[in-house]
Amino acid sequence: MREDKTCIRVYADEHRLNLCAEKLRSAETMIQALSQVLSLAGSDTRLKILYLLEEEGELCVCDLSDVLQMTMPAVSQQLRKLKDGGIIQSKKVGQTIFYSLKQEHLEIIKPLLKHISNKLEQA
Amino acid sequence: MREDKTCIRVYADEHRLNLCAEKLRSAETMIQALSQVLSLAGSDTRLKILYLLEEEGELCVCDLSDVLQMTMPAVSQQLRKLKDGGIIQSKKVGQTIFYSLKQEHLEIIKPLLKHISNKLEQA
DNA sequence: AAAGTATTTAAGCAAATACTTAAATAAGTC
DNA sequence: GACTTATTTAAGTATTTGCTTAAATACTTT
Repeated sequence: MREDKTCIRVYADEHRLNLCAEKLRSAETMIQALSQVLSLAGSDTRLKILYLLEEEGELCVCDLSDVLQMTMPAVSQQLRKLKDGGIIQSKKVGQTIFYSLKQEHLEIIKPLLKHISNKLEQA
Repeated sequence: MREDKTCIRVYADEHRLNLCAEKLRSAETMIQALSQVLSLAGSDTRLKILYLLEEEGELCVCDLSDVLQMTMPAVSQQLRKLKDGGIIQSKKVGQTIFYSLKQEHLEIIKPLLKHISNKLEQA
């Protein structure tokens, strides 16, 4: 049961709020996992990277640095976050490292990128 | 055309990179708008709020503060961001303000919340 | 109009973020 | 083995974020 009630208004439905707290508890792990993915996609730079990877299949740090007009360390650091978050994967070929979208969170990411291309077609 | 090339490797495909830059330019506005929505959804607290609003239809600050076990100012500030971002809307009834999901970005938000409930059913 | 309730606003602060520049790895070439 | 290329790591910094507490606003009830 909930404690420390801050809501003391007359029409507060105690029972309903308890159910809400219950729902929240069981969804908490899922919500945390999802919010982590969304916060990674929720950056201008990183969403651009994901968009480009979707369009091109795979790109190296050097390519991305060039297209995004950003320094390589700046790009590399964003790629690292995306990789740590399981959203992209890397493949080393000689001294070049190619990044691509990873299956793991594609179910979330794909529709978001689809949304961009859809809007583009409409325009 | 692109300037300030940082990528000087032999196998860089100049033409392909130019096309990438072009694609990016035309998608830029869309990407910015989407990343802003995702960054709002990409917070544990705010995603919980959105989840609760989806489940319950509408809730007041007091309810949310209670369920989330957070102070009212903390909740209020997050609600403000979501409202500024066009993700939720408010309705004033007496001295109580009810928040609910707004149509504007539902196309993006709904599938994300659906993803949570889907995963819940699986478990 | 005085008191209480629901919410917001404001100011402050610790932590997180997204770059920067410089140095370190690691692989391929001469 | 020295040199270049592709990338990462590290350290520093300005900005943003998400809370805190205290005060202000707005509506209701008495």
